[in-house]
Amino acid sequence: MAKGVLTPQAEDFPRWYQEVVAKAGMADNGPVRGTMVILPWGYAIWERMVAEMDARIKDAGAQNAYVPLFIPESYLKREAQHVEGFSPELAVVTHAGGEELAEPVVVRPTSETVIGEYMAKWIQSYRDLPLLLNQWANVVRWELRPRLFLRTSEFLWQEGHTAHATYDDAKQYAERILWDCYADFMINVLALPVLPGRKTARERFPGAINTLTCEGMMRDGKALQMGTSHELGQNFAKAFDITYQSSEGQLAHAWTTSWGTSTRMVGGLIMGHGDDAGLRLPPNVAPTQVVVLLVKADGPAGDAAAALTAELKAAGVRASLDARTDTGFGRRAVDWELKGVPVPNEVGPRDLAEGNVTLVRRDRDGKESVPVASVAARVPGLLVEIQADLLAEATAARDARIVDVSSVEEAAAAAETGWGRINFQALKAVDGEAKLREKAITVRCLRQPDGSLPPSEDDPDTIAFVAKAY
RNA sequence: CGGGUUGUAGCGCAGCUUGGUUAGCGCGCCACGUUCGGGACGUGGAGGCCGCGGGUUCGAAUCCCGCCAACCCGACCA
Repeated sequence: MAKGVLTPQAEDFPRWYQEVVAKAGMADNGPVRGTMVILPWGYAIWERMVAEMDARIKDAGAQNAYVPLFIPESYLKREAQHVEGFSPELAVVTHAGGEELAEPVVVRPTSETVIGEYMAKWIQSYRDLPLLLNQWANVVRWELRPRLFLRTSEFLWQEGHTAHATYDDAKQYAERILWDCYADFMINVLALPVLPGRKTARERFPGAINTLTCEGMMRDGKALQMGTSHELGQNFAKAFDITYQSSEGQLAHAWTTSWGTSTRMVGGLIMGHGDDAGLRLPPNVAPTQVVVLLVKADGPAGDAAAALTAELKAAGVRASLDARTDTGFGRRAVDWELKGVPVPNEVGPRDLAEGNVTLVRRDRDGKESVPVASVAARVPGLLVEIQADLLAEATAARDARIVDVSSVEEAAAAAETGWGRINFQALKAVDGEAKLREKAITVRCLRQPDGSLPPSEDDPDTIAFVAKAY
């Protein structure tokens, strides 16, 4: 491990984070406050996320589509809670084509309203339902305190929008997205042990009747909302007149949902797994799983490294070759370490003389010398091990920071270092949600003791997880 | 909007209290050489309207006035 590359301390965790982002070559601040420039490595990670998430979304039956970046201001105003929730953070375009616009347009903060307008056109009959759409796009929310990846004024995301004939169908679909797309992706691809749960009424998406969330714990104990799935009830259907004729001939409003995950997940990945030497990427999301590091080009080493890279690729491993021997080996090793590639594979003349190469694990100390001929057979299993170990490590870290509490005071204390777990009715009885909020502590999600989703906020057994959040 | 802090090279900083030739340092960058299985070393270079505007002065990075911007802590939030 390189020494003194980064010197993180618990109290300046955000600084450590910024430094990792910069040194790993992931992103820069944009020219406008709160925007960001995503560099190739950061974007490669995002692309991996997109590929994995998109596959899950399609498995859930949704199709990709695209609607406009600009939304007439009047659309936003049709749903009272929605406009109230988003007004403070809208970027509004008042001039275009050299003239003042008759009606200002807003740069979308999210697309429920435009999509609602079009769903109303596209849906006539119950046979048109469910309508399951998704779009990959960028959106703008003029947040007060931006932070690279975690909360930027402009961010990339996917937003799903669906319309259903019944309450039950919409509810089930929102839950399906939460579990089968979001939780599955975050746990099995990102190796982040998020807690899926239900938001309290005060934490809901503006215009939703229920918001489901995946909450991740960062290594400083703070929470990060990594994805949400909303039941919108008939609120948007009524505001945009999304109606259909049932098989009995009755006209009825549809039930809609919306759900999204963003580049924030890249931030969550960094803060969930990063260590003192930079990123640690779980193999399933690593753009490069194995980097074949040519130590020096002496003798047959160069050819061996190239051949090994090809062999790994043929074995289905995302492998790349680093043969830049004009740059010092140490420098390159540290560079890949910062980028978090799970398995650096060192190929040099010394090992090669004995027929070996060295496999390194980024997630923990330890190198193993492996015969060249068996590398391609060894690596896939190693990647599976690393994926599992990172999840296990993050899960243990998460659980170690969750404390059972029974009062507002204890909950506040728990939120200093991690999350508090408290019976929600007990918290409600003393107006605890409002009291905690004064200390910047929020109820991150509600869950049943068995980990399932609470049918409402009122079940006596419902557990609230409280924490500070990014 | 409230509270705190900072603007000097690509990045990170010193210098300012007590004005004074050519504004320094580390990292990074370029050249050459020695190195190079874990950010190596030496020598030599390139790179600055010292945030902006005004003032005081023989002379301002430094003192005075005004402005702007960014960051941190809160309210907001994927």
